[in-house]
Amino acid sequence: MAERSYFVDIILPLSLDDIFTYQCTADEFSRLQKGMRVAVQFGKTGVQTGLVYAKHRNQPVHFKTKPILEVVDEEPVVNKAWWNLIEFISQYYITPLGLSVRMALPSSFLLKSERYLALLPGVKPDLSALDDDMYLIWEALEKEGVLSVEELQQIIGKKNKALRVFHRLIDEGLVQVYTEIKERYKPKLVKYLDIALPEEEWNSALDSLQRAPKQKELFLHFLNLYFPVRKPVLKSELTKHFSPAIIKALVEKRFLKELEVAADRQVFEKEEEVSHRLSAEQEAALKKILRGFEGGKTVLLHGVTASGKTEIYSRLIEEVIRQGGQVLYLVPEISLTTHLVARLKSRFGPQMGVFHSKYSFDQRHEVWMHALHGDEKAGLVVGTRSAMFVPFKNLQLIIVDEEHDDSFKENFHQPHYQARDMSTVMARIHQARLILGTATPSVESYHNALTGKYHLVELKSKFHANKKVEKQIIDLKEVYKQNRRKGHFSFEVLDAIRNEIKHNGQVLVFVNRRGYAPVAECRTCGHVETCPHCSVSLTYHKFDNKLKCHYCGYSEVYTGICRACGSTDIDLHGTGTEQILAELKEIFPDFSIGRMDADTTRNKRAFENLIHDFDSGKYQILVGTQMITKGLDFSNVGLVVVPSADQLIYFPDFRSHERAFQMLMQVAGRTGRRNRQGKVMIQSFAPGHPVIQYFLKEDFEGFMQNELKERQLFGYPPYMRLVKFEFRAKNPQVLRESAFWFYKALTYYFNKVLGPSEPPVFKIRNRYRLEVMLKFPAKENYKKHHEIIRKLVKKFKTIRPFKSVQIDVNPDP
DNA sequence: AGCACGCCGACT
DNA sequence: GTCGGCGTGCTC
Repeated sequence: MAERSYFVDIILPLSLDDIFTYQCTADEFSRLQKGMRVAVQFGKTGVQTGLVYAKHRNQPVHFKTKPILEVVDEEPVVNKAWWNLIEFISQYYITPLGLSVRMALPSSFLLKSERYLALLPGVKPDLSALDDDMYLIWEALEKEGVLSVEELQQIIGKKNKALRVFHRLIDEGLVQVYTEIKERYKPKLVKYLDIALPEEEWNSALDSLQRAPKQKELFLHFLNLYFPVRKPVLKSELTKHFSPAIIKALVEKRFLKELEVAADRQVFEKEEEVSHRLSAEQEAALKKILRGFEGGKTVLLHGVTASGKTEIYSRLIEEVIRQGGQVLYLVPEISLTTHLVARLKSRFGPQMGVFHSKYSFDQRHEVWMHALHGDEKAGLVVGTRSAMFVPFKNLQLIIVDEEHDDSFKENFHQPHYQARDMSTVMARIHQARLILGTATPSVESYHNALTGKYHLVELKSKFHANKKVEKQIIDLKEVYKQNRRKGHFSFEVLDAIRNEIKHNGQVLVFVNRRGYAPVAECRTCGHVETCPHCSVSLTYHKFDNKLKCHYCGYSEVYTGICRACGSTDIDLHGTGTEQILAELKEIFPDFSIGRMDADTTRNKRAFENLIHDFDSGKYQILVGTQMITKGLDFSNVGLVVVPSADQLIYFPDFRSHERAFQMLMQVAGRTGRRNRQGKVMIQSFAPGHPVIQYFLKEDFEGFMQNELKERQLFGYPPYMRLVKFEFRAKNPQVLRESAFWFYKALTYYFNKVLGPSEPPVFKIRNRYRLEVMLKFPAKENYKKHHEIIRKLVKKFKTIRPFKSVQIDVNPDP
């Protein structure tokens, strides 16, 4: 009997370890290929989108199979290289394959299923026997005929109750249910007009229009556009001059016919040939890069800000595209893209696609399909970390720009992949070349360069030969002692700001936090207002006079009265962008000052507007968080101010020094671009701190040597590998037991296990958290270790009392 | 991950 | 008594 059946193994984009087997018909079986989507029923209800993993004829013995509902695709939506990458990521990051698929596959590929209720013909209930809710639904059904479950939920209100009503209606045989499966992706359709007559009839058609001069005019106009190319004419071209009624008349006479064609949403025009001459140093760097490639090595391009890295990348991209290959260009989250994308667009517009979380699903879908087909339009794909999942047909080059940036690491969901690290895997899979570029290499990458694993190429001078940036450290201890300050700013800094603006320059002020004040403390009793769901203090936001939690989004109106003792003497301390902005506005009432942080850049439009406004000089001062430090290319900034470098440096994380150093370097890179000398002013209570001193001396190598020594001493990457385990549960007792169980289990196999310990924020959204950290030498085979971890995690999940505990595995945190 | 099932407290 | 909260188990 097994010989008569056909089976497909599919991956569901869910947090499940298993692969699920469905049956299908012989016809479906012959059409199915790995990587196609199928619609299946999963569980009691609910349609899921599955990806075909394998097909075979082996009847499963332990369960009965369900038939697939539908084969969605005619061809696979992913390719072999994609599977290789996904499988690697699942193993390395110890994550179920289904979750990796879910992360990698744009949601536009997931089918939308909706359940509908419909009247059964001839069925009339005893209306008096219906309760209020059922009567309401029945009434709506009689009016509309059909009702989606979503609409039903809206009528009833409560979701839980709605589902009950829904089931009762079915059980009592009053209604029928059907499910509709829809694609989420909607192609953008553009209307065209085509000729509907053979050429020899054109003249007689024209003659027949003698009495309809407008129609005749239109027909002639159409033929003028059509004739030279013999291709359908954009309808919008004709509606410019003619009313839709006239077009309709000719369509009805069957002279013309209307057609709809799917069109791309992203259409970039090439603006100009902007291939610049390379400087001698750039030319030399390019040669060195190519030499590295020939040796089969990953290239680490260490080039100071404004040394012209983009120009070098462009040369490499050009070459690959000319050979018909594809390029993946990864950039950090948000900011870089605006200026960089504009530059690349003007050069590679028609061959370029942008894959970025702020672009619509439909746009990303189109870039995906172009890359899969190897279309010319996806010769270059620029995007954030998720762009690495685009299924390239012929990838030859990967560029990871600003490789040190932490936004390449997915910290929120499993798999917690690091796109920079995975790009090396991707390069191996595709046999592609890989270049990591940055002004401030990460400790890991620099270490790889020192040990010869990467091929290091350095660019030491700025492309525009301008003077060095002047760096000044202001000792806040002295400033406070002598009271030479106003608010958070020393007199020196305020003078410098005034001076910069007097000379028509612009100023950036870098603040580490958004909001007004992260702590609202009562001066009378010391009570600090905290979030009811998380273990953090609430941040005061002046704009809407609210106290907000930056972890769960909770907010409450700020009353100015202490909840504990009723005192009105509340101290708002700590510093956020809002407060710095308010201070500056008070000190410089005549200057225009903008703010850029997560609050003011909720959407892509707001972000781009802010950048545009600052670019065009609408603001003289811009106060912002991390965002403003990352690769933005403002040409008129003569001064950058960091009111407090201390929170950057003293952060409980083994990477805090590296990050602080990088951030200071990046901040310094934001100034002194054109022909003026730029200036950076940094205020700190610890001006002698090594991070600040290395920064002052611009001693990158010195900093790295020092940092590597510390990393080795304290057992951190790149010498040790870390795996962080986070446990979350509502019940702190169960949480403690489960984390301790896991800790014990780990110590059975490993000798460096730390914890369980409370993270700085130990409660988020009413869930308590504990961490366990595992360390093992980097030179040991991680594969074996990760396999052990995978088994332990699996075991952990089978332990009954730990059912309510979530475990999150994060390698290389 | 959803979603149904089933067991408990707080209300008409 | 019922409603609705949430813990538990299952999905080819």
